[in-house]
Amino acid sequence: MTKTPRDSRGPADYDLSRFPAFAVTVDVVILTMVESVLHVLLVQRGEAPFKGVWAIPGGFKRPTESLDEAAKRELVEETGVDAARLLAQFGAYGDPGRDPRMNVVTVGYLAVLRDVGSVVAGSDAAQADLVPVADVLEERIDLAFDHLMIIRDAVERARVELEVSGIATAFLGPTFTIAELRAVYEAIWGVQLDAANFRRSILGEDGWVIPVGRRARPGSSGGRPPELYRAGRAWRQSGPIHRTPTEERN
Amino acid sequence: MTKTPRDSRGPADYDLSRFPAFAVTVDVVILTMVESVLHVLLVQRGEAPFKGVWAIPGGFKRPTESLDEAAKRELVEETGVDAARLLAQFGAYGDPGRDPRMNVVTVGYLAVLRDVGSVVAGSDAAQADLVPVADVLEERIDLAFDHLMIIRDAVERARVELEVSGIATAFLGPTFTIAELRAVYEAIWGVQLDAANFRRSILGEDGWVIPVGRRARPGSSGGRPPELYRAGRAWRQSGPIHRTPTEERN
DNA sequence: GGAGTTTTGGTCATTACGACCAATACCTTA
DNA sequence: TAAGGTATTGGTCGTAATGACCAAAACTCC
Repeated sequence: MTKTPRDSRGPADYDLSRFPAFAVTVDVVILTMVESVLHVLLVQRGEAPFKGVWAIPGGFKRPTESLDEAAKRELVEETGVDAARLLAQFGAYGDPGRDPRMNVVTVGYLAVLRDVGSVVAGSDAAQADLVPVADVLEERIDLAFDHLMIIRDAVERARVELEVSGIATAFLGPTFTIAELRAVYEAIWGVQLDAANFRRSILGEDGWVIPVGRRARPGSSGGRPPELYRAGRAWRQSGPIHRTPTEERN
Repeated sequence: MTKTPRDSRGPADYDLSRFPAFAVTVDVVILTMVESVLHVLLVQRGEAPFKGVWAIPGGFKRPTESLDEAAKRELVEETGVDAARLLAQFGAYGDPGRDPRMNVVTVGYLAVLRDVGSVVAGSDAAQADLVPVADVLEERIDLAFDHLMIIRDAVERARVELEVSGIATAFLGPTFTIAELRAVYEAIWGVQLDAANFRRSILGEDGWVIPVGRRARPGSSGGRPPELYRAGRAWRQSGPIHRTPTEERN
């Protein structure tokens, strides 16, 4: 906290009115994969300021809940999905002018979901949509407040998290193919990975993926039907694939 | 932001009193190196609650400043050192009961200083001291509020930052020896690194350290006087030394 | 001058990894 | 049913990275 003996303000006076009051909100950047392209969930604001402008979902923190609980609640309210496992805080934002109405400090959370499409469709009142993050990062879409910066930080956090934790499988269903897993890495890092080498890295050490015995149906373009796997227990330690400064694609 | 169309509360009503008010503080975890041991700067609280208990320095954010500016200001007020370059936000904390007086959300910042010793000595009013982080992490020292958790997160952040950024040279002076640089890695990661291999990794690619032409005086235990170096330009990209899961020491 | 300590340089085996090629297995179309 | 296409799967190989270990160099202290 909070108050040190050297602070210039008065001594033991705990009158809240003597200290600046802030509204604290929680904003959730929801990332998901649609056809091997990284998407972010945006909602269209229904009121001023920034009425009609796209924004990331969020809401006020309640005094009786923690920040994590607030983020989890907002996620459920927005998508109906209870994905508490994949919810990481990545930053706080409190620039003086970021909200024209009042002093607001917001805490950004990153959530990774699979197949959020149907959930979004069921979302009634809000105009919600999944848009490619590339459209956001390259500023083809206007965002409210400082949400562009927030999404930038969230995506960067996702890139790092992909390397050090098991965030990759969170984008996928309970069973998946090696190619689907590789598509996650390629989409988030913006690189092209060799299919054979990627496979070797994943299967080389065991604990990452476990063959489930079945085969998936090949895509519409034919090809050999791939083996199906499920996530192993090693994902929460550290990721199996690491970025290299070379072979950049994007 | 803040407010989405699906939020359950009322529509365009921007009366601040309708939303829960929080105090927002900034707490700074100041890490430094004392004789190859990682230390954290703590202050002894002069008022209730937690009067006389050790805590990390911090203070209230002002509505006219950003979070980064608040952290920088607190750092200057506490240590007199203007080390704005090495100041990274690592987390926000807002559990309901974390401050018994009122609703406080705090944002944690990590600051890395070199040779903060004299600065601390000059700090008058506050009882300030540098304590080994090991004493804190192993709970040999009681801390106020949730500051133990905050320091835990800060140290973990420092460990990661050491790998991906040039945080290492921030612990050292303008010129340093390879052994001093290695000591930083060994202290923060709690590992033992081979001196020869470390040297090769640092000097192998250029851009990390630049020989300054002079030699340092050997330590009290004698030995060959080491070459002096200064930090190169490559440190802000990514770190030269990476952790390996093996050879753990601590 | 010798012992001790630290830096600095060298060798070597192992591993990791990217580039590339080829075989396999299935679908689609003719 | 046969041929072509596509994606998966397996293999080889050269290079880079790295850890273990040894030894020489340089200086201080006794």
